[in-house]
Amino acid sequence: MRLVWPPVSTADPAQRIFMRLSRYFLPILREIPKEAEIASHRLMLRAGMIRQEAAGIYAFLPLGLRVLDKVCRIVREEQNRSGAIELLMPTIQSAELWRESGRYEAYGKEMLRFKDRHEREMLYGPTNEEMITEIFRSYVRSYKDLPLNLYHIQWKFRDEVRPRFGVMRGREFLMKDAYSFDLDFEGAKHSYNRMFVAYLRTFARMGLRSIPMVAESGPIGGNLSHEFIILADTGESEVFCHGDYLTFEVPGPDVDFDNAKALQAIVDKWTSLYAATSEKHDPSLFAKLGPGKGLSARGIEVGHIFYFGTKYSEPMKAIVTGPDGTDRPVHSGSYGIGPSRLVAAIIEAFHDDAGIKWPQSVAPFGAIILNLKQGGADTDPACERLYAELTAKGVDTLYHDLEERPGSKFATADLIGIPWQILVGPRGLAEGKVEVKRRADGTRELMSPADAVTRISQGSNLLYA
RNA sequence: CGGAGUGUGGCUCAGCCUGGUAGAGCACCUCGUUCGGGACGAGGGGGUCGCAGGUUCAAAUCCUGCCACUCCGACCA
Repeated sequence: MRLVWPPVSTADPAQRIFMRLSRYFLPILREIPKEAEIASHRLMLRAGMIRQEAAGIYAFLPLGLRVLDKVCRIVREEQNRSGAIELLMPTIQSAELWRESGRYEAYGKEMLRFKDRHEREMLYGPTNEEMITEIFRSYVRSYKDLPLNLYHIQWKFRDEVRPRFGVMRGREFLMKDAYSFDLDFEGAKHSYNRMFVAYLRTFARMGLRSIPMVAESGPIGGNLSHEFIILADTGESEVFCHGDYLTFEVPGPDVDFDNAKALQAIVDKWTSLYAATSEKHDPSLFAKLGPGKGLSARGIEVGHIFYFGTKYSEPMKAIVTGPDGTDRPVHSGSYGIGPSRLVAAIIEAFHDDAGIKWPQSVAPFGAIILNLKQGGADTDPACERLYAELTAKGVDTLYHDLEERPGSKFATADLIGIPWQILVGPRGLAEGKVEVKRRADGTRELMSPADAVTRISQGSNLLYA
């Protein structure tokens, strides 16, 4: 069961037809569903991205899936770049495994437990430390196979007492979880730093400014841990940090993840200033930051990294032989990012009253063509041509070809938040022009269709930055 | 898990208190007029009122039980 699909390139002619709105499945809601309290939940429902199937359990509809795929793609690329290796573990696990670590009893009612037909105790995985440790210990015996960082992107289930805020706080959620294995603390620290830097890059590529904050290690245990918080005015919790974090440079794509010293320098810099969630907040320290330097804002947790040492390797006997010939349990950490939650977090960071304003890199489509006079002798061919040319340039393009009034098309385009809108109407075409509107700032510009293609194809290719 | 609510057409809701055989707006279908910021007119389709009992001549409405969902609090990626 492959649950996350790579994004489909619309450059593939076989896919083109599905990007006409008349053949697509985009169930827009004009009225606001009453249960949705926060902006992202409201907008995801209205934009036809998700459908609630049970409390805290959602189906991703086509538009939502496209965004989720793009988020996962960035996560993957940055995990891979940092040296982590992807695999895929199952959603269902056996209780036996969890008894080994002692967490079967400890985890509580958040874990969904059930029995199969043979009365074997099973569970729907809330996380995978036990399983990855089991896999590791089955194959790895020598320090020569280290370091190792294995990750997967898989659905998890935590039976929250009170799910809310749509996919932001669902019971079923998609999670990237990585698990590192090293011979000693020094190695583990390097692995931790790899993830730390990969996370900075991952969120930055989604247009988000993330700030690492010292975190409680929580039920998973350990003593080296950071939460990655992104700032959004409508964020769930209050956070406090030094304002200079907003000016820190995010490591570029050329960062050398094998250079432990260089990585440590980056991590040191990004942990040098005050940054705390409200639980860890110390007002007296915060007050000492100096005039104008203390930043109090709203934030959303989008990632969490832990070092937990030998917490699982010891009870579960994940042992390797060191260079000196002695056996020892490996040092591990785990590193989570919630892609489904990120989709909502990105919306919290980028929206206005009219709808979503997707950052280029995760937008479900790069551009939308609005035919303001469907069936028009001049507008129809102009739209078809734009559509073909943009698609040929690799821009994911949605063609709004329904028989709707212009006002309705504008509203839909604004709602679903496609970064570039191309307005094709008789008025502009009379002068050989179309209007290009940027959703992010609302700016519009009249230009020839050829210039529009150039402008958009150049401005849309930020995914691989 | 404590507290508070809500279930009526695809969506938002009225009707329930004071029982009498189900409504509005939006959406949908047809026709016409419209057409650069969610048009207008006419006609039409669609609901065993969450489920199960009970009271009654009669239940969306009153009573009991169950289920689902939402909000506040404690808890979490």
